[in-house]
Amino acid sequence: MRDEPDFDLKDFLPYLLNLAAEEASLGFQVHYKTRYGMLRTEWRVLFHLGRYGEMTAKEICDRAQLHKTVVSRAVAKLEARRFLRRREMAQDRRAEVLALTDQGHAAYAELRTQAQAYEARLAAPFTAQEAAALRKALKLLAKL
Amino acid sequence: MRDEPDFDLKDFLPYLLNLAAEEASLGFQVHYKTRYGMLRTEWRVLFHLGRYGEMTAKEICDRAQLHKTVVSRAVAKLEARRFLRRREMAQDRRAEVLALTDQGHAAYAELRTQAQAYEARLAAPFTAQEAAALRKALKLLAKL
DNA sequence: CCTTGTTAGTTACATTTTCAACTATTATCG
DNA sequence: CGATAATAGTTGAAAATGTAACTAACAAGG
Repeated sequence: MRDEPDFDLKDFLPYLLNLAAEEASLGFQVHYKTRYGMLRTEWRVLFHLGRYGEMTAKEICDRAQLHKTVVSRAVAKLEARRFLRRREMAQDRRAEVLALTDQGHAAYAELRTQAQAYEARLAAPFTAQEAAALRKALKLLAKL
Repeated sequence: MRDEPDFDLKDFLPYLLNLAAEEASLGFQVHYKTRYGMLRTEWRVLFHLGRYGEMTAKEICDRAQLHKTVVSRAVAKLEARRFLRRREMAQDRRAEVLALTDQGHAAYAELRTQAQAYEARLAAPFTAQEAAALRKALKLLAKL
């Protein structure tokens, strides 16, 4: 049985995307993990609240493409570490508005700064046009 | 405390890469998961052996950027399903050469065909130049 | 109102992944 | 040679993730 030669794993997009994503995640992980003991899902929640302001867990789920159980646990952990507070909504007592505490804002500010620096490092090998094209392609693939 | 406005999560490369990678993985997962009950790590091992021929677990670790425990478990599962055989190396009795069985080759051939079809679907929205640029950028980011 | 259906969020359980420790074998160097 | 280090691979426990079932509150139609 002869295997077709014209298929290289190294050009297979899902594979390449995974490798690139893992490598990129790893480099940034250092900051939120070693400094704050956070998980990827936790900083995503933190970033959403820090960048886009108060919102409910449901809104985070929709915007961040995270499952509600993930968000539920991330919120619980961030709350335990005093990075956010919950406020019950008067109109709908099922939902809670989540808001960063001062400590949460401080952590966000620090991580955002490092994120920007890391982003710059990642984008350094590309021209502005190349980086823009890359982001556009990734957004398309991510169905954003 | 005013948050800097010039940072958008939606343009942060690690975030975009993760979303795109998850989306791309999900679409292909259907094939190896529903048809063969495989995990992502298992088809990676299968693909490496199918595409590049016999090799040891160590070589797969290095080439596929997978941890040895992951490979060890994937190999055990693929062996249990008769997709591969182990052969002890005479020169070094610690290592084992892994080779696909006929069944393994058949599974590889089918999955490879579907991978090619899926790849074509993913690349469809791009011109040949765009797709090439994307792959090149991803390889750079993945440090390949 | 009151049954039925939907939604926000949590909890429990199974599956995966990760990390550290372990065995067996080979390599190195005094 | 013989002790020590390094390497291939496995195993067990802990952490994380995904799936499904659950609670509590709201919505809507009879």
